[in-house]
Amino acid sequence: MKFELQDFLPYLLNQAAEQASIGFQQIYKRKYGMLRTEWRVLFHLGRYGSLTAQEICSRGGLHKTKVSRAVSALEAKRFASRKKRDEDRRFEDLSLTAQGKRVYSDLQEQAEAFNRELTRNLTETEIRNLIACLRKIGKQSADNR
Amino acid sequence: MKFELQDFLPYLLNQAAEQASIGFQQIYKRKYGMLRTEWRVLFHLGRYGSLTAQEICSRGGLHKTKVSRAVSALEAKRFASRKKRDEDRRFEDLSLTAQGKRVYSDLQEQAEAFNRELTRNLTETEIRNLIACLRKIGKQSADNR
DNA sequence: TCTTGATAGTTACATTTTCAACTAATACCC
DNA sequence: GGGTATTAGTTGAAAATGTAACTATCAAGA
Repeated sequence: MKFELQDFLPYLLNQAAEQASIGFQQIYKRKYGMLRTEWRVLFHLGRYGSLTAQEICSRGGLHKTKVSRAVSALEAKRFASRKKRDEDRRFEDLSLTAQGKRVYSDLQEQAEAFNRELTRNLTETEIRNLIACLRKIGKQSADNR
Repeated sequence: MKFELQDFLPYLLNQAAEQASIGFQQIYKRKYGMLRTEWRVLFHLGRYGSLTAQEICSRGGLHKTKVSRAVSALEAKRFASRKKRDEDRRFEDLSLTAQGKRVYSDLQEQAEAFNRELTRNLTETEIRNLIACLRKIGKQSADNR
């Protein structure tokens, strides 16, 4: 059997991810001038409440420099704030400001709508299987991020 | 139902794609010093023979500046060569050199192995469904790339 | 207490990517 | 033919990312 680029998973995944990301990027970029990493961090904070940068890194599979810069950017936009922990001043607890929460709430709705749109042509079963597969593949091998 | 980042497709796709790309990147980067876009272009040429930059753009969903630079890099490595078309000198037909073909053949085998590894935990049915879904999602809306 | 080593996060610098403007070649149409 | 619009591909500057070295804080043991 001849090798088909169209069956090569890293390629397909990349295409699909690109397509999906670009679509949603329009929304948070145009509306709030945010970058992808900023959006990701905002979503983590919106969904899970207060987190440290480190926790966002491991949960989101993001490198710490990316998170560091995203947090600074979110802080500059007054969407997030940080507070050093008293017990261990290396940690910073990050959380959304009132404004940040409003942005999260808005984007979260848009995300759901976008997600529905993206899966419009797929059946329930297909979607469940897709998600399960993506989770398996996306599991990070324990590395430094 | 509460919104779950873990069910949000752009997020999942990105995680999975990242994971898959990073893994395969090790191979072509370490062995041939190639970047992701270079590898993609090389694979298109290896798989489909002679193509113009424009064709690679539309087939691969890549921006023309990326392709332009990747082609230059592949040319510098003597993996690819170009030839302006006589009928219309705006077009350049790109193809692999003998060395480029050897590299393709090597990487293509590695890609197949990597692909198998990536789907190790998935059944045949799951894989088929996954691929079908990714293709649907990845279809580019007709834009400039 | 002092040294060594870890960990959270930042910063500087190099590499890549993106965006927009550009050249060159052709097509269209008066 | 001559002007205008398109298309293929390139280039330069700005933005984003990755890598590695850095600071600051704490832990643990001599």
